Amino acid sequence: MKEVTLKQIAENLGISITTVSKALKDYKDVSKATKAAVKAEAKRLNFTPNSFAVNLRTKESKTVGLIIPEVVHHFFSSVINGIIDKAEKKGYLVIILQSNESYKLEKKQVELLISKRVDGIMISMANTTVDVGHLNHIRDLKIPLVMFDKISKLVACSKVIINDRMAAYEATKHLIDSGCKRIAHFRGALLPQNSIDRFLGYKKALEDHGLTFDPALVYICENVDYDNGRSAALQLIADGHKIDGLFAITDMAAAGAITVFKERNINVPDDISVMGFSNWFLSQAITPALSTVDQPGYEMGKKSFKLLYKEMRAKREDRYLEPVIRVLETKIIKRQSTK
Amino acid sequence: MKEVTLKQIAENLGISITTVSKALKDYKDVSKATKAAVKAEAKRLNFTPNSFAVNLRTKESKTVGLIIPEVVHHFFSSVINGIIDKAEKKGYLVIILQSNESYKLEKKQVELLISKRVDGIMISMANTTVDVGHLNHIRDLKIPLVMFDKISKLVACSKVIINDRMAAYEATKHLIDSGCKRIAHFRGALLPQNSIDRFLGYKKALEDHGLTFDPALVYICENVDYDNGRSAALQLIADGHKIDGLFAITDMAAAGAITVFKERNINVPDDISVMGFSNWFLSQAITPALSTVDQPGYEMGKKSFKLLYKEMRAKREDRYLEPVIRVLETKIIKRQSTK
DNA sequence: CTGAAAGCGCTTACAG
DNA sequence: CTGAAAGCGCTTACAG
Repeated sequence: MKEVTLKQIAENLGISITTVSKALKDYKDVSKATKAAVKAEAKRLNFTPNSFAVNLRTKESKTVGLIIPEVVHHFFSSVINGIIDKAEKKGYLVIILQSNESYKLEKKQVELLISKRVDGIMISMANTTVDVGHLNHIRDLKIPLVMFDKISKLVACSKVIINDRMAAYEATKHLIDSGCKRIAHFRGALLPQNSIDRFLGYKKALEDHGLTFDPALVYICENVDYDNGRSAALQLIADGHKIDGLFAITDMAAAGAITVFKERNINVPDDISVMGFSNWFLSQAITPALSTVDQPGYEMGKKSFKLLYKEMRAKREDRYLEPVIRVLETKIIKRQSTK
Repeated sequence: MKEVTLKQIAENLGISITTVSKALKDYKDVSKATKAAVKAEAKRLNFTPNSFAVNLRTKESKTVGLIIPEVVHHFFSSVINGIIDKAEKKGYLVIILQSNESYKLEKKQVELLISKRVDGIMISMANTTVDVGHLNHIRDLKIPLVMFDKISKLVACSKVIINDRMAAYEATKHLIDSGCKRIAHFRGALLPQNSIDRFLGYKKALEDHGLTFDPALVYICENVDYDNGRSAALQLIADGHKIDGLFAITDMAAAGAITVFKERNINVPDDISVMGFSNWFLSQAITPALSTVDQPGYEMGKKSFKLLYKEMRAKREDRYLEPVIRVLETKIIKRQSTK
């Protein structure tokens, strides 16, 4: 089966390729009759323009690249969802790459997307990324770029984030308001900004409400997952700390802790209130249902693509666009794990 | 900043574009000296071939399309993970589209991918897809196609699946082996093949082990989610059925049921044993931890891309490849919700 | 070993 | 209103 081309249609109708091309794109300087004939023939032959040729001519591929640390992750898959929904509506396709939290891989993927000449790039940084030269390279090439969630202040581009510090502050305050006096924190690794910010929010909330911050009550959950939450909870108990509240950096870590508490006959929330972070579907399915902070992944994806779209349009029209930073709202979801 | 092209390099070195192109691709009929000079200059200028032009010439984009019903879904995001990992290793990028379980959208997306001229397409069908004309259209155009998980027998292409019927049979048998005599089933909608297959496996297991199949014990969970599981469990209780085992079509539905049982002081597994399906991370985080069937999503993704890759290579070499069907192993994961 | 030329399939400025 | 021509940036069969 031969591919149908403009040439094919032109020959069939005995007119020029130019006219066919113009007719299909509804140029005003083509007669109604010709347009009708061309369109009919195109339809008959089931013609679709060769996108490779179109790309080459227009220097656009209507394709954007997305780099995220992990695909199998409730928050990030929600972001993906928001991005591809929005992108499709605007006629864009999305290429997804996964850095697996590796700086090296992320850097390679950026170069790959550049060489593929995508129209724009969206990225959430790997935890291990410290140098941002590869991201500034994108900017140097004038390729539209938007960062979300895991961002760097050292890259001058538009960003979509939540206020981790404030959200963590509110989460901790929720525990304090419900009567907790001695609140532990399961934090993430030392490097990632959101791990730092959530920790700082926790600390600030204690201080603002007359509770003493005790570094001994802060445990590190390297991978912020269920097993980390379990281990940290076991350690907390082994260390003999008496607490009445726990703020965990993720719902998974909180779920791990709750399981341990139940095994040890520690009642949640009567003995210890537990707060998670993210509002994964997991949080409503465990017992007691987990109070948490809702992190709007889908919204973040949509917003990110929207900003990227604006930048791509500005580039096409040769306008300069000042980078903006959008901070999305989070909110406390009260369930049964807190009083 | 001007784009660097072959022409640029050729002019700088005072040789022809042809030679530059050949030198960069290590053609043997170019002198060592020339090659070295060209490569040095290309590196100096940070040259990357314009992929649009390369696509147009080679008629390949090194890009494949993936259509799935849902992105925010543990199983499917695992599949995505497997696919993009494998694809990247082979030098392919993956465009991801989400049909949202809509036949109309799925059809549109297929056409979109065709018009984008991706090198191959991978798809897991929407539940509402009954007509497969759009999929056969892909085959007609000789575009490599692989289906996985949600497949149709009416499309002659390679497929990667699990044996849903057998897996459900084993899950039900696990309940029977542990002493259950009266086992309910929360099934999915009536249409999707895997919903049918899991139901049939359940039924067969009962019959093979001398238990009578009672249609009254089968409840439908339209969206196979947590809330459906809750509702079905409430209905089951309201209907006054005395059961000692439950096999739910998904972990989420099982989790919903378990929550209801706990609320009603029905002990799991002492009063009712519960079996899920999929082995989402959720299943280890709830209490009691859920026994389930492990469904190898990552593996399925990897395998699917592998088959697609073979087909793409065969197409390039103008060979015909007989479609194959790979059935991946599932296994029972015993946790605390069964005896 | 090197290069002129054709061509992939489009788009668009320009002439008539 | 129509079309010849140039060109996007590459690849490759062919000639020398």
